[in-house]
Amino acid sequence: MELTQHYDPKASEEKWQSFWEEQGIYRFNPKDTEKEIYSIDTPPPTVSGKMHLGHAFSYTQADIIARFQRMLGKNVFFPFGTDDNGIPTERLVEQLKNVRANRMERQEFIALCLDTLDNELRPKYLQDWKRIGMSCDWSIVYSTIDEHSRRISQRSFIDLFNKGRTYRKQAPVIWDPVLQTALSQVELKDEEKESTFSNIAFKTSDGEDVIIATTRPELLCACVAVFAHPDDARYQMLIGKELRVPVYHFSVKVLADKRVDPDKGTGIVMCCTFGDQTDIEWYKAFNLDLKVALTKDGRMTAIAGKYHGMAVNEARTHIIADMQESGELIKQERIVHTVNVGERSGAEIEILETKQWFISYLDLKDDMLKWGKALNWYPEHMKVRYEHWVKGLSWDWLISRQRCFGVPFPVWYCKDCDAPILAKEDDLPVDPLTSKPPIKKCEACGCSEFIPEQDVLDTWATSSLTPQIATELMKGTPAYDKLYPMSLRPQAHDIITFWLFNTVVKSQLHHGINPWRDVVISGHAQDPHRKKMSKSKGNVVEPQGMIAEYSADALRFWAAGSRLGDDLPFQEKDMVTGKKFITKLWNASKFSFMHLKGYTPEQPEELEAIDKWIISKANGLIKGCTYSMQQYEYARTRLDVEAFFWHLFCDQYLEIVKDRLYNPGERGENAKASAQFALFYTLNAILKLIAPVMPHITEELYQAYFKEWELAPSIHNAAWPSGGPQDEEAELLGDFAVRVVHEVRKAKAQSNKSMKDPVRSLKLKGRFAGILFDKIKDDLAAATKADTISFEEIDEGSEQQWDCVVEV
RNA sequence: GGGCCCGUAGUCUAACGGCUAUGACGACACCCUUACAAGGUGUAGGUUGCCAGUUCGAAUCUGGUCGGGCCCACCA
Repeated sequence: MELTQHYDPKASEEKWQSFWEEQGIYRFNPKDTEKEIYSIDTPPPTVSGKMHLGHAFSYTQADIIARFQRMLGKNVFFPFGTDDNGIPTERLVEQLKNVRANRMERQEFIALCLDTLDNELRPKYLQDWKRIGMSCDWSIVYSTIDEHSRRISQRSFIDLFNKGRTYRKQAPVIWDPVLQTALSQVELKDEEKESTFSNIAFKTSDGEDVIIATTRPELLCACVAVFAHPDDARYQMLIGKELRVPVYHFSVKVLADKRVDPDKGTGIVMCCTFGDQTDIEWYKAFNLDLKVALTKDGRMTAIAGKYHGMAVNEARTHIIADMQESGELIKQERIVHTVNVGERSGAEIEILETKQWFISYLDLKDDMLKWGKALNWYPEHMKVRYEHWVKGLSWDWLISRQRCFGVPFPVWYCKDCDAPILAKEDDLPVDPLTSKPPIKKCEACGCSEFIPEQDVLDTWATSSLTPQIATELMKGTPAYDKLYPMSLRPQAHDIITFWLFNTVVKSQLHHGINPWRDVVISGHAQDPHRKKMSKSKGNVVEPQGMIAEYSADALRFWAAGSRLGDDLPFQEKDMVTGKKFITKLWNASKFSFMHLKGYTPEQPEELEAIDKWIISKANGLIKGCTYSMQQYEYARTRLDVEAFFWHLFCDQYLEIVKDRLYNPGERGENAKASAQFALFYTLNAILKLIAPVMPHITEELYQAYFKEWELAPSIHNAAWPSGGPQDEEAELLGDFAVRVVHEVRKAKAQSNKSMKDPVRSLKLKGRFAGILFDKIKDDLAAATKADTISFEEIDEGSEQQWDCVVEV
């Protein structure tokens, strides 16, 4: 088939995307138990409306691997999921629909979230992923809020409960007063905020002032102790004594602890339950009292006296004014400090003691390290991040959230004795708010009234189960038993410490094995100046626009340019590089197909030396690319194919062989047939090697010509090239020819001549026999337009390797 | 403050401790060559962030330092 003058990427890409889906090119075959299965657990992206460039970068890399494994003949299990439960989705729906979850009926809000996801967000979102050419099996999709995921998530909770790994306890936790829920550390972010350091006077029993600096004077009512460093000479005499708290005039003890930094503030600090995380540590270590200063929505409680009911900031302003008046405020200083805020609400977090569910796992650190070692990390060094995280773990995993859009806890409590009653596995998924517990009477106390759990599970409690969620979609099929553990987890390096880690922990706790065999960690897409892309900086690039302008293949070509785990700055000019590569592929194929018209691919008895040369080079390329792809080094493959195709194949080989293809009358039919074979073999290999990176253009070219001989319905189901032996003699002769052509081109360029101008004479020397030179002589003459060519063999003893004298 | 990674022509990038440090974009000159001017050929452009050290030999190994990224800790 002849190719048109120009390639239209937009039309072509959309055409093949529909083709792939209609023909089921990427279908996993659950009935096939013969072929090796390759299963991929991509972390489902959070539904946020649009795919961003970081997604395009990281998921393209995963897709390249999937396509390579498929071409190796494996049965590739590559489902697609979306992470759409929990706080992020609640916030998104609140914004889109201009509603507030806590001002609506709970069931009504849940219904609104589900409806918005199903009918607006998810379908549009999935479209973006299809548009970059993800080769997922789009008939195997899941959402972390669908019934299937809810069942698995609740089953996980019940299993961990039965294994004694979950517990419910009243404990100080990180609290978001705006969202009114407990949060975990990973849901926080740092923010620089202006604040005031207030130096306030506590009094000793002798009436002396002890000045303590604080940014949170409104918490004075919850002060339970004062701490000083045991070695701090200034305060040593105070240790063990009592101090009177300003405003409230109750007394607290001065205690010694090394956590105090003598250089900060006045070097002596008040402990309130709770102002910050250190307060929790002191509370636990010194068995201090609990004084609750704040309500769940961030207002002062009754112990705050005249400030009762005020919001934190309001109370702070008032108490500072009051202390100023009473003389208890000594000094004020404006400072800028970093505070933790909720990542979704932006609210400054508080610490409140509330009843929450936890998973206990701190006793498993040694095992966690073993589990991490058992994974194959690509690149290897990413394992270190996992290990450091494990070694630094100091809190159990808080899994309850006081929100409504999430997977419900499958739990009720006995009204009398508070004993938890769990749902039966067969009944899952359940919502305790709308269904009844599986028993009539509490086994412990006989009570027959039950209170449903209102909380929902942390979103990570569900997203850490994606290997189970994905593979169990295949339950009941012959392939099911071979899917777990999965072959590969591809993801970026920022989520090693929670998503990857949590998933390993869950798989180990449930099944005693790791969830995957290999872990491939990609880097981040950065802005042109290597800075992080963020909405607030205004440096975000939208992949949709790039695809529209330069094509998905061009974007993928860019994404394949980073070494494993490395960050890659995005520059629009790199889109041009990909686009040009596509054009070059199109044109070289156009040329090749033209000369392959009517050709039946079969190896001629004797190949021309130059043809042997390009085939040998192609075999070297295939060998190298196969190795690098097996090591997940797709960038290496991209680079090698790019260089081979453009320089060796187009600039050298095609130019040299042109004459034989155009003029079989003069050069002989055999010489043409030899070139045709090499052309067929090499271009076919090039297209296949780059197909994982650029699936659309390669499909277009495959369908236009190679399909007739390869038979596979798509290049993406065709066999990865197996290559063949390399030919030392052919490489020697071909490399020599290329060097000579280069010298001739240089001579012509320097005398401002056209490349088609004739060369008067060409005097060559080389370290091989003249009989070998004869094998490339005609091709050299044609490529250089040389009238006469002479060749002389260089003696063994000479230093000289080769020589070329050109007369233009 | 801690951990891991990265730093190579104006920009992006390659390089088992060993040839004159690779290729692309951009620049310049030439060439409309029956696939491609979105092309070809050639030229210029480098103290491989900086400072030490190991080595016959360092972009590559070691230590330090500066800059960037991610994660963590601290944030009275």
